[in-house]
Amino acid sequence: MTSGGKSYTRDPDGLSCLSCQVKCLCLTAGLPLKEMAELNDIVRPAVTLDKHETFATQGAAFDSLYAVRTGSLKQVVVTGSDEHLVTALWLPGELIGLDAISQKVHPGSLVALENTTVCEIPYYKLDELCGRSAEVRRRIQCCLSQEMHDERLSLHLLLHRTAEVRLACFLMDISERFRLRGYSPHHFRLAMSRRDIASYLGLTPETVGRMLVKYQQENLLFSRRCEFRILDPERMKRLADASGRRQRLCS
Amino acid sequence: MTSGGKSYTRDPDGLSCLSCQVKCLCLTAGLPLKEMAELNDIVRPAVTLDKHETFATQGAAFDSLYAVRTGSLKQVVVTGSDEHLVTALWLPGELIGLDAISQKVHPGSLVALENTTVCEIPYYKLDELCGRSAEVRRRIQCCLSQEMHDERLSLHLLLHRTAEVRLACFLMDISERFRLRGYSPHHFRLAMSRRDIASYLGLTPETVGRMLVKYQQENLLFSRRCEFRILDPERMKRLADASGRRQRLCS
DNA sequence: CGACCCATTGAGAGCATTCAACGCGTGTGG
DNA sequence: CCACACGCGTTGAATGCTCTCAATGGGTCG
Repeated sequence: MTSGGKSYTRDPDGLSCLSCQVKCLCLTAGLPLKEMAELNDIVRPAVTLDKHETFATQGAAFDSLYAVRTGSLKQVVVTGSDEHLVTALWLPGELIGLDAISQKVHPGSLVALENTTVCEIPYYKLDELCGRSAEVRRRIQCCLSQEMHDERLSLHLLLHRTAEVRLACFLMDISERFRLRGYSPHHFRLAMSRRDIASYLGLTPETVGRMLVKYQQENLLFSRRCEFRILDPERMKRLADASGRRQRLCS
Repeated sequence: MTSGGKSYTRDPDGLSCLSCQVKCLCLTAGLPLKEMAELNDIVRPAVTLDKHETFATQGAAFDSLYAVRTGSLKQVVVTGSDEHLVTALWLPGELIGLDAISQKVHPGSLVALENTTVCEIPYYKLDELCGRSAEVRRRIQCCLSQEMHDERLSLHLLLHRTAEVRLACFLMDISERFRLRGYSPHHFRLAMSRRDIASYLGLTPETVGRMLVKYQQENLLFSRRCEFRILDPERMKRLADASGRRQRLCS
């Protein structure tokens, strides 16, 4: 299945960016009304995806960015040795495809974790708009720079962390992202399987399960299937912010 | 020490981009002559840094990108719990500061690993040039996108790897980067301490040392202090490309 | 020459993986 | 409508990798 081979269901009414719930977080964030309107003109009507639907295959040509309107998606990269790695997770208001601009090819498959809608932003039109608007140009560069920074820091941190702390970091990250989107930070649905979470964190599904049980025993967290409830946010945050493996002294 | 508090030695002759050894890799790569000349006009004369000199402190205001002309640098991030993390490494022709654009602040300290020269590219001038030149605009976006992609993939891979494979991945990455720069890919100097390498890879210096000894015993690599010599590139590459921990079956 | 940092080596402990087995829920086909 | 297969999640036991801690030697800089 290639990205051009299928026509997706599109929202006929094409809800505008101006009325979008997540406009404050999306590409439109902080833009003046004029630029927001121009951006709105180039955004195509939202695409509807079913749970588990792949809408861009690894290696497929890149020609659009996508903004998540509702639902969530993961990026899956298949390595040379046939490993399946989950390398990214997107929630409403987040921008998909920034890592494909350089090579003009999607570095991984994009898979909906649940029923999901995404707005398509044709890249050549966005680039043209960048030429006309310094605001939009800066906004794009900020998105790119911010995401690079966040990933660099959090992944380098994870490399030094035990499974217990890794998972806590992950959950607090998700929690914060939900909070920013106006959802409850302490009670959310995360449509990732244990296997997906494990792959994303560089652990095994068994270890992820065991850690969730441990949190439960310590009254830190309640989890069942996709439902997560952070019972003690303070202690959970302390756990996530705790330094490296064991209690090594700082040099 | 703040970034504005010290005046650095600058190359008075200000070698131009046009004659630079690494122009094919730097920001200038692939640009038409006209754009390269315009870029050259905004680049300030190269700054000379001594070994171990810090030339931007974590939290310092960001107002310029830097391109490495000769030498190498690391980024060091101090976390809330006083850990020192090495989160990036730059070689000649690479661009420093892309992760600071969004927040207008350097997320980590920039430290020269050896005697080093860097070209300063004032960001506000570059941004202005982006408005005038679609070529430069795309070039910057490509740098940002490529770096995000590379880090996302390689760090997620590292999360799943044993120390032995992690270090092999790192060395092959460095090797490839030297090769692209016209240096020997099999015999290079890497001015990072064992501690720096360990921090970068999420390991301990002891483990890094033990793995280097192991490579040595297997006639894969010779290393002494900063000198690295890859004796069996083929096997080293196979080791780096080997899948996750142990020989787990692919699902 | 001495202090200090870095690199190396050894021993022991701890943590995450591997492998195996089981229960559960879902979706499919009879 | 039910039986069944399948994938997912859970639990247990054992292996082994990497960390921690400690001690030593070598290099560098004052």
